[in-house]
Amino acid sequence: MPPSLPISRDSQSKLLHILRLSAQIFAQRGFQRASIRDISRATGVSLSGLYYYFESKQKLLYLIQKNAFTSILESLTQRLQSLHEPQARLHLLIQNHLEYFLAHPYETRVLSHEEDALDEPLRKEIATIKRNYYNQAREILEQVVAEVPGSNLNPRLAILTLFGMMNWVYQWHNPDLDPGAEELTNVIVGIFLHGVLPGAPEDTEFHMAELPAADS
Amino acid sequence: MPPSLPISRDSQSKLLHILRLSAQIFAQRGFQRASIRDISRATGVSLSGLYYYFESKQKLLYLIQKNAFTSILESLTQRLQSLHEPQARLHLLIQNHLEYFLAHPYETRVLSHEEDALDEPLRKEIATIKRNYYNQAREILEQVVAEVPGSNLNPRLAILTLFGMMNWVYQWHNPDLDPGAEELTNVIVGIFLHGVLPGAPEDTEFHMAELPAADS
Amino acid sequence: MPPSLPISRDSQSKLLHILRLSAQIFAQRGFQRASIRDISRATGVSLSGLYYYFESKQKLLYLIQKNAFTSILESLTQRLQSLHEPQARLHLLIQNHLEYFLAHPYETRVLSHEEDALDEPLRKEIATIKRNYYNQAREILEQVVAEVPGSNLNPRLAILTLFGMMNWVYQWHNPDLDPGAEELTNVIVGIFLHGVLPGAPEDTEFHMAELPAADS
Amino acid sequence: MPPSLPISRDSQSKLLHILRLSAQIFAQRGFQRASIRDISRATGVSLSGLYYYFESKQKLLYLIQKNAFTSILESLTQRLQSLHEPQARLHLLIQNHLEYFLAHPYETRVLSHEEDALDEPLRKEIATIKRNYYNQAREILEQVVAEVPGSNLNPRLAILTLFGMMNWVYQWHNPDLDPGAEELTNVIVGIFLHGVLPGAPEDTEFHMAELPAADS
DNA sequence: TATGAATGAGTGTTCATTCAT
DNA sequence: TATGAATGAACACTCATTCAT
Repeated sequence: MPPSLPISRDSQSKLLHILRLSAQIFAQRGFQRASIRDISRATGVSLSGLYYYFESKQKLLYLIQKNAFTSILESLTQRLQSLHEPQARLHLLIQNHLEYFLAHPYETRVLSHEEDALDEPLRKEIATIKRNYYNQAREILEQVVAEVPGSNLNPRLAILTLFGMMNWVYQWHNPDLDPGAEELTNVIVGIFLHGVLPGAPEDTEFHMAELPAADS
Repeated sequence: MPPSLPISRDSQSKLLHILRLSAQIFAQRGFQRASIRDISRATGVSLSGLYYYFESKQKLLYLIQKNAFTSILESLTQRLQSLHEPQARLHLLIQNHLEYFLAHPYETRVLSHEEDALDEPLRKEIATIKRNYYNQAREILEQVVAEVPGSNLNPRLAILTLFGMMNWVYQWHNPDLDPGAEELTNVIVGIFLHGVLPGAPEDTEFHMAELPAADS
Repeated sequence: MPPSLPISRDSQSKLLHILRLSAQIFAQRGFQRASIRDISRATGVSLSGLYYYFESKQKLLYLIQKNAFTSILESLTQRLQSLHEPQARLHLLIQNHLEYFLAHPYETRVLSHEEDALDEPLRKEIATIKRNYYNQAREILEQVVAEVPGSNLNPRLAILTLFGMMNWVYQWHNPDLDPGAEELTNVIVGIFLHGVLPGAPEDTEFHMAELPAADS
Repeated sequence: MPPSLPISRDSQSKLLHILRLSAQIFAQRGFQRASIRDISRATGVSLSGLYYYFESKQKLLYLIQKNAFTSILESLTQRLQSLHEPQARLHLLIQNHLEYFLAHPYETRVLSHEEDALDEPLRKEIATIKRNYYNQAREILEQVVAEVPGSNLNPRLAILTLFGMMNWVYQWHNPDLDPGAEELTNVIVGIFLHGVLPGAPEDTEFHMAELPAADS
């Protein structure tokens, strides 16, 4: 997390300040569209001065993404320590995720949207952290499902679907309109565990044959 | 002084060919990163020759997105005509969506990922079509929920969550590994309607107070 | 020699014009110091317009050097065809070299001075042509020496010394002051073959022991 | 307000260390290409720290060149004091030159290759030293020639040709392959005084009329 | 003596777009 | 319909140098 060169306390906190503003700019304009000049303007640091804090635009993006993921993972790990009940752990995973997302909307957008903007080898580094997170989530889910006798759930599809619900939030969440992390967590946990319909699922299943097919 | 959209049959089909290849390039490299030169290379049409078919890079993106949405909406509208049962209509919505997504992965990515790459006024035009689609989906959902007495579901959150599940698919779906549209539809419909757990939801609800809070 | 893209007669001759002016600028300011903007100014072609004719500054230097060498080598090969007497061939080699040097002082300076400014793999390509030329020169020299019975001359040292005499010319030759190619050739041929002293060499040799040594 | 040249013993020797490493870097990458950062890295001295030892990159180059020339000239002057025979003095000039060149290949390259990298007025200062050296060499040569009755040698051309032979050495000398200073001196003295051919020169002269002309 | 932090000027290069043909 | 030739604006990045400490 510290830049390759500087060590001082001031320098560190200035870097963090730059990362924060850069995340905002990348979120608003997109990584490719945003120019280092934009960041220079926003931070008040001269164009060349920025390069004292990061070696390249790519590396800047990398630092933002790594910082964000580390933040989420550390908080999750710490909070999970005291929880052992499977459903409680799943609830926490979702809540932790959404709390970060709603508290850091810019970093979130960069995380969710600019995954592919990184070139190798930085891309792989981030992918590794991500996979780590994904595996942890999947384990938690599998323990929830393990309690249900006779479930034939595909855990890969289930967890990716869950991530879809959560990660898409950055595309639509309006803080003036939509609920905060706590209530949003309850909604998503509710849908993920029990769906929007209560009661027996058996008689609501449809089969392709009954549906009209697309033309092409 | 070429027309904004060319008229001859040949010209039309060549435009479609260009749109297809452009979608692929935009999907693979991202809109900003991809250059018209990339498209020239891929299509074999000279750099300046391309401008006969579209007026600007923005307009090219617009054409791709509009074509894709139109395609999805037309197919949906047509297929819905013969279906009146609410849950069947919802199932069809999801299936129609996923069928297009898996059949046109490049266009899908451009649709989901390059929403904000358009500037006004083109952005607003696409947003209008999108809102149209969203409203239709929401109506279908509300009819499903209306059948359930005493549901306190927030339909905005529910439908956006559903779109999250579906739209995120382009980020992870691997045709060699993951099921096709039909089965995927069943999985998502299943989770959305009934969740990953069967049975009574009441006793599985958690409350924030029991969960550890994040540090910062 | 033609650029990768353009083919037309006009384009070709414009490229040659650019190469000529670029050689002058590289000669006067040095390759690294000279900027593409300098070349844009000198040629009247816009900064970006230049990149239609060459792909990079490196490639521009490469084109200049390759053109120059090709020119020298072609002229040499052609003129050597009708000459078979060894000394006459050596004389021609030197004259051909000097004629080009005095007629194209800018290209010459770029050739002699900017050898190492090229990066691989272009550097190697030029080196190959140069080695070709060097080998031809060495063969010619060896045939001259072969006629002398009992010569113990090191041909590598001899030919490199000869190239030293010739290639250094660009560092000092003043057209207002110094003789032209013909006379200069005679001088260099004279010194190289017979030295600045006439008569018997035997009694003028010195041995280290008689000379004072340097301090460090 | 550091002095233009530092005074302490330590400082002096550190400056010399910096000059040595800088010469190497300038030799290997070329003056313009080499950055002060390269020198900082090589010396371990911080970027700004270097500016205590020299005021600018130009001045650094100047110091290297001046040091080198002073070294050559001082050694030459001292060693010439005890020698009075003209040919012996010429031999010594060449040997002194080559000994320095082979012992200090980096400084040599900077001397021979980066002549024009200096801007005025530093350029003129070095040029003055150089002219000094050149004049001394020319005087020595003229005394050699004065002993030969009836010589019509152009001394300017002769001495510049000699410098060509010597100065070009840095372009090709390979310590693993080529002889050391002593033998190299003998070879160059031999060629310069007597040429590569022994015996009477009169009948080996060629005239332009007999040679084929170049095309353009 | 020495350095971390900063900067203005400049670099080579790319890009979407144009226009005469 | 199509293209070769051209351009202005912008971009990421590097550089020699400075200055407070």
